[in-house]
Amino acid sequence: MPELPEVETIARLIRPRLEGRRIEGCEVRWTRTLGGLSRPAFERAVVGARLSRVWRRGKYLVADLESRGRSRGALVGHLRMTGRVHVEPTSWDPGPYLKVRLELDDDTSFYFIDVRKFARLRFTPEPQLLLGSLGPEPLSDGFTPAFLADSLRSRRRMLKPLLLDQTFLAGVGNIYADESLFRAGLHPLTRSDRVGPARSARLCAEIRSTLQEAIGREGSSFDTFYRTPEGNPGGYQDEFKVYGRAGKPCLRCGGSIVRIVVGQRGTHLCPRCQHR
DNA sequence: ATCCTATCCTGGCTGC
DNA sequence: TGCAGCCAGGATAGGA
Repeated sequence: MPELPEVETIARLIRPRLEGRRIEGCEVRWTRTLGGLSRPAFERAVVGARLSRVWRRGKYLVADLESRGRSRGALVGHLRMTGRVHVEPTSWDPGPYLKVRLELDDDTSFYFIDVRKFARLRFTPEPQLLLGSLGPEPLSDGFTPAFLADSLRSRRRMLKPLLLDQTFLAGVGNIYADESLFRAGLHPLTRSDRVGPARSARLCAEIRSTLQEAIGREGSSFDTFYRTPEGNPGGYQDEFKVYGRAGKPCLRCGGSIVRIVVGQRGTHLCPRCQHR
């Protein structure tokens, strides 16, 4: 499931292939991927535009569009669970799950692929409309121990659902929430307002280092879905301490990792290392 | 304010 | 071996 490290990896790899390119045409095979816009409206909005900058915000992949040096809005993609992105020659066969293809001016195409049809590739005249409600970037300078301590204290929610709430913190999903909580020694059911400054600081540091290390390994390919735009799996799944390890021994204490359900999400933890 | 449930989808797994 | 049925999972909306 593409979370911040996977989307960051994708952005870094496709950036040099997309920035500066002009969109010459588009092919839409599944309209709902466009998130409400009709095919003709989408085509009118993007064809002829230049991709000026490719970046990431939370789990969103963003490409700013320009026409004659003037901003023309942006493409905002979200891969949800099974979305994939490729930039390949226009002759490339994307397989049966292609949803949208953007033809570029150098005989390559941007391929937006998705098995489960949940992923979205939207055009918006103003990306802030879609990104404005997102919480802070965990890897930004503003995400400090003091900031996280204040944020946790101002809420009264369980840590796990709170970390998954994109308006609280942008980019953390199920895998990195579980891994960060384990590394911080915090139980997923702990109420946020009961986490003091010292444990907040630890959580802040562990979220950041977990995400950084995962980016260093080009993300995690736990299931068969996530691949980089080069088609390679990530490597961080080899570093998982709890995610997907139910029934296996805790690498720290030797106790058994358990899986519980919190807010409808599978949640993995070591009950001995993560106290309430 | 927070929680819970349903919705969207389909490959892959489980169990018979 | 075949097949029906269940499940995961991010975001969002609506109800409690």
